[in-house]
Amino acid sequence: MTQRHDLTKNQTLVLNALMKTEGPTSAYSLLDQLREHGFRAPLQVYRALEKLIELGLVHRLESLNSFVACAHPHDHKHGLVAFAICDNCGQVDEFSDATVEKRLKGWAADHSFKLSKTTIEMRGACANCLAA
Amino acid sequence: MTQRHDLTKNQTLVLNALMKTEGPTSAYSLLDQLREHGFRAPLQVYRALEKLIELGLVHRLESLNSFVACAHPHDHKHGLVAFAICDNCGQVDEFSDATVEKRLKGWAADHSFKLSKTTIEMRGACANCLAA
DNA sequence: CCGAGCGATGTAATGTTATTACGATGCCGT
DNA sequence: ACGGCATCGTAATAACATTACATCGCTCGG
Repeated sequence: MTQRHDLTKNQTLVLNALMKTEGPTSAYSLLDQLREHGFRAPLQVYRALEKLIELGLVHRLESLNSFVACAHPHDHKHGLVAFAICDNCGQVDEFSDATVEKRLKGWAADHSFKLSKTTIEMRGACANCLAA
Repeated sequence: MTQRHDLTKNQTLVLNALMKTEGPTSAYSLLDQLREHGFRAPLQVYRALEKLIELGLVHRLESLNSFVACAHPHDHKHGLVAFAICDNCGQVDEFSDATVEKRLKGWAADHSFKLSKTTIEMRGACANCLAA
């Protein structure tokens, strides 16, 4: 169960399901997995996800409409996060790049754009899949 | 009508609707706008969008599930494109950054990741909205 | 103790976005 | 004329997300 202080029962269930799956998971897939734990409606999943994302424990992959557990949940720092998503096997690689972050923040500053959230997602084929 | 050679009637209608709107537009909103021109089903819109995106005339905004006409349709070069999206007024600013592109391509090369598409979207508040 | 306030929860209904399946049409080269 | 191929039309359905409203349980001031 790996209960975490601060997290409610539903949040814990969703987070554990995400960590178990090791890959992008849709809200409805989470719902199905959690039916045996009493989940009945999409909203239960979405509410938990919302909090988890707020806490930085989960990321949303916009280009897939799905979710992954954060790979570095203990870094409170990771300002900007980028993802490399394999279209073949679904594997997701999460990483940060200070230069990219600086450039994008620079653009925002130059244009008086007040940045609230940044999404960077690369789609393609991972090394493993290319080898095969 | 601004007919473009190569484009079919439906593609032209969708592209013109997108250019007229000057802002992100959802597929279903396009469908509604085009009903008077004979559109009946979502697929007509999605099919046209698919081609237009392929041709680089339209971009999809993943974080909004919507679409915009490309700001630089004549540059055949724009390898990587980034967007700044104002959450308040919906304005979208499209730009490119060679450094960011180089860094992301570098990461991909280092990890033997074969890149097919990259999404960069910044959400926040634009200068105009901040001033008001 | 009691009740107001508040966050988390449960449930249903609905709204929005995207795809699958199948058939018909139009155009082009032989 | 005919085959091949891209486009198009239509219906149905799947997948993703939100709104609305009622309830529960806890804490804090009175």
